[in-house]
Amino acid sequence: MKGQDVILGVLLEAPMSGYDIKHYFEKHFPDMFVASFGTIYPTLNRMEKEGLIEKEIVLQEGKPNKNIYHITEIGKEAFHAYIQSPIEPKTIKYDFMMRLVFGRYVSQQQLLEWLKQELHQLKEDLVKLRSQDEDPCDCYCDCQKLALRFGIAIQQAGVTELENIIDEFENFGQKETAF
Amino acid sequence: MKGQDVILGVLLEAPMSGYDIKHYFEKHFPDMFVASFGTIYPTLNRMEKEGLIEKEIVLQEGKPNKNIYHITEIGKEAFHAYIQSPIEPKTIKYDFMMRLVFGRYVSQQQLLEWLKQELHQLKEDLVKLRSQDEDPCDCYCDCQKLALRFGIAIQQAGVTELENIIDEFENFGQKETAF
DNA sequence: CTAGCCATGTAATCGGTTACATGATTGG
DNA sequence: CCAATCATGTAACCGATTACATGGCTAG
Repeated sequence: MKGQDVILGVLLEAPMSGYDIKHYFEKHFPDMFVASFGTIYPTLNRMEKEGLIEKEIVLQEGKPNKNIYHITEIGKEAFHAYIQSPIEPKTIKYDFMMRLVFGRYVSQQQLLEWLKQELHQLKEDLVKLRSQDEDPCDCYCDCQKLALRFGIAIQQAGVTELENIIDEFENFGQKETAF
Repeated sequence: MKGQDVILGVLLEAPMSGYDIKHYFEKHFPDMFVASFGTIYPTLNRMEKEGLIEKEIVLQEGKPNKNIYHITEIGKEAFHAYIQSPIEPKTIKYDFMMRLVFGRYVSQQQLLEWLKQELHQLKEDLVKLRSQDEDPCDCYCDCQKLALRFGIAIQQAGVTELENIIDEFENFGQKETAF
């Protein structure tokens, strides 16, 4: 699964600009895929050259012009190839968890700070997912609801466990650690 | 958090070869960081040139020689710089969840297969984490136990939710989908 | 006998990030 | 007035992956 595949997937739903695509990503699958403009624009340009998508320039008043991209037949075939390919194993880079593993090299204060910081982040993400889940505007298909539900379950578990950990931390052990 | 940081972290614990490092990664933090030999060996060579680590060649009988790497003072400083830097946001690439989102473009059979496949994978990972948790051989520090506990909680939530989803899937809805 | 483990490495490539550049409009 | 939003792009770089090459030992 690379940028191209996800872009094709969202363009299959509706024609969009690079700017729109990024916001779509952030709103609909923040916990599955991340892409910056630096990825999206060059990818779109390459895809256009390869004939996977077509550009339509939309002039706007008071705003910069938009490049709205439409998926082509070739693009649909490429998406199809992706969706039929074997699922790639998930890859995670979870710095917070790594810090926990190396936690003995920092102070208890630092560790507690990290825990609270991560809890805050997880809660924030959870709120986003939940609000998305309840939003009737976006008419998600059943599958998207499934994805959302799965994501929420995982996120919720993380929040709960972190809360427990922080609780124990504040009530018990203040053992020494050193670098 | 890049390969180098994690390598330094494990070398701080014990001198190791590239081969060992990979296995250490897989055993101790499968759900936090992934690295292939193609990443590890070039990284180790670069790190040696930069003086972060030192190579000790260990001759073995009946097996190829090992390059055991030791962390240097410069390496320790580099690790320290990492551990003091702000925590990087986690990045995930979760193809399975993406497939769920695009689930409407495949058959119900395909979707169900994907769900079962992922459940199988999650369960397998969970067993690994649990066995690691119970293993008294590895004397983990409290922090590592925390990381493990956190990982297990998340993994467990995923398994439970997937089981529910599959259950509903098999008992209800067989609506039509098309590409 | 053959598959798998042990063990290391390199060259080519890829996918993505960072930092920069541009520039108008709107809201506080 | 400043920050944010809208909107696109490029050049340099980086970290990592893939595919290949080597080769002996061990267990089924």
